[in-house]
Amino acid sequence: MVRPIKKKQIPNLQDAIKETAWKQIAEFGAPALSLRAIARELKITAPAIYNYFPDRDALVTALIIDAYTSFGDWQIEARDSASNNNLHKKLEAIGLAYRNWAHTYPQRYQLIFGTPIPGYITPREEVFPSSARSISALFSVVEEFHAAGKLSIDAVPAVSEKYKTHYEQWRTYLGEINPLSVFVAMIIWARVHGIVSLEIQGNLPSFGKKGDALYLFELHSISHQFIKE
Amino acid sequence: MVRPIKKKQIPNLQDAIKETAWKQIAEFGAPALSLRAIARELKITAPAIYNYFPDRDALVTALIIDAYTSFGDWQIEARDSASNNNLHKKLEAIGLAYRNWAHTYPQRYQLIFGTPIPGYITPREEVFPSSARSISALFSVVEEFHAAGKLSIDAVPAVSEKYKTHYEQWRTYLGEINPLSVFVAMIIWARVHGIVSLEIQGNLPSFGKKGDALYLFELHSISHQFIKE
DNA sequence: AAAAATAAATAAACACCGTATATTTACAGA
DNA sequence: TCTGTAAATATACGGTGTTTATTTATTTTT
Repeated sequence: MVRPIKKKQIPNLQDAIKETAWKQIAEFGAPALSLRAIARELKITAPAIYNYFPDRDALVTALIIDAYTSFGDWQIEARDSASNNNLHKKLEAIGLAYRNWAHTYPQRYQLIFGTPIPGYITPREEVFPSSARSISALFSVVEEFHAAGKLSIDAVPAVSEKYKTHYEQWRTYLGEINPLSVFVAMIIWARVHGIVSLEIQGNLPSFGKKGDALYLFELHSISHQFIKE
Repeated sequence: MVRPIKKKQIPNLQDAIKETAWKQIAEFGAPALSLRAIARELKITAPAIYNYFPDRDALVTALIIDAYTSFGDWQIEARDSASNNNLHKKLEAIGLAYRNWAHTYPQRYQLIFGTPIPGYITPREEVFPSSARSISALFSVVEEFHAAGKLSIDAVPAVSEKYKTHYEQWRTYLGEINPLSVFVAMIIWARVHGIVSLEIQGNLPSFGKKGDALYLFELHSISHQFIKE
């Protein structure tokens, strides 16, 4: 069984393809992603890419996973940079990091939460680990609030079967989480996502001096509504 | 100046093109929109479409305006179907109509709030009238609450210059609106949009028996936070 | 060292796409 | 009937993702 290891004209061509893809996405937007354009820039032929990604969608999936990983890094770093004693600070840091990441990498945000690639359908299972990791920071902080008995709500609407599947998936990646925490975390996520996605899309004008007054108002609303004290 | 009126093989070809486009969007998704496929189905040649739409983007814009109009119809009908004496019912009806419309026409929702067409950039000014009309129902009800002295919040963060432009645009289409009402309406919009967009995208599992428990919770949160009594 | 094996790149082609240009067709008004 | 013009077609160009066959290069085996 002969199996040579490596001999590439460009070392780490797989990474080079992804880097070039990101460069073009940043410059021309995600929908303009083109295998031929990537090949042109790397001075290879388009079919050569197929040695590293079975098709265009596989490349997009790899990019999405990278984007989730970058997003998760920001989230986790935000959580861990705030003092362990101050859960409110952690929650706020996570909320701000969410918006900051989106405004720093709008194309990556669109790649994850928009549907900018024609015909592409996200393979949920493949993306799930990086996706789950990215929201684990929020989940863990809410769970800490819950463990400390500081969540203000105590009733969760009856969950549907469809939801239970998601919940079980999350548990395998995020560990034990109380359904109540999940419910609260999902609401927080949805609120934060609502503003940011409207902003990124251009439907919502920047608000307030620093353009984030509405967002800060919502972060405060979240704390006030869901957390005691 | 000779200017004949009409002689088309297909009467109302312009409308037929749009109808076929919607049919294909519903079946294969918005990103799969193809002028040639539309022409094929209508048994005309692709360039014939250019007699009715200068390019593909113009067709997409027309579709988006139609989607906004349909969306606005639902919103306005929801507002007007509730008793004039009951503002809370009106607000709830608008909120439910928002989600119902999105779940009835997920492709139209994505066409408006996603970026599913490669390379397409929404011409805001052109779309604005239908867009403004679609949120006018929410704005008017919030303004009625405000006029009745029933808004719970009374401070609006200082608005940025960028926002003022939007605000002036809105005023020309929606009439006199108090900045406070605008602020509250935008928060409501963002919250509702946050959940629905995550649902439509598949990021959020259906929640509760009828799959809308989380949504109903948020509608209740909105009333509770922003409206007196 | 020569030969065999195999991975990686290329070359060429296919079926799409949006769109521009030139041409034909069909009909309204003079 | 002739003419002007709008609408449709025919054709072509450059772009796309992808498949197939072929060449190139390197590694392992003989």
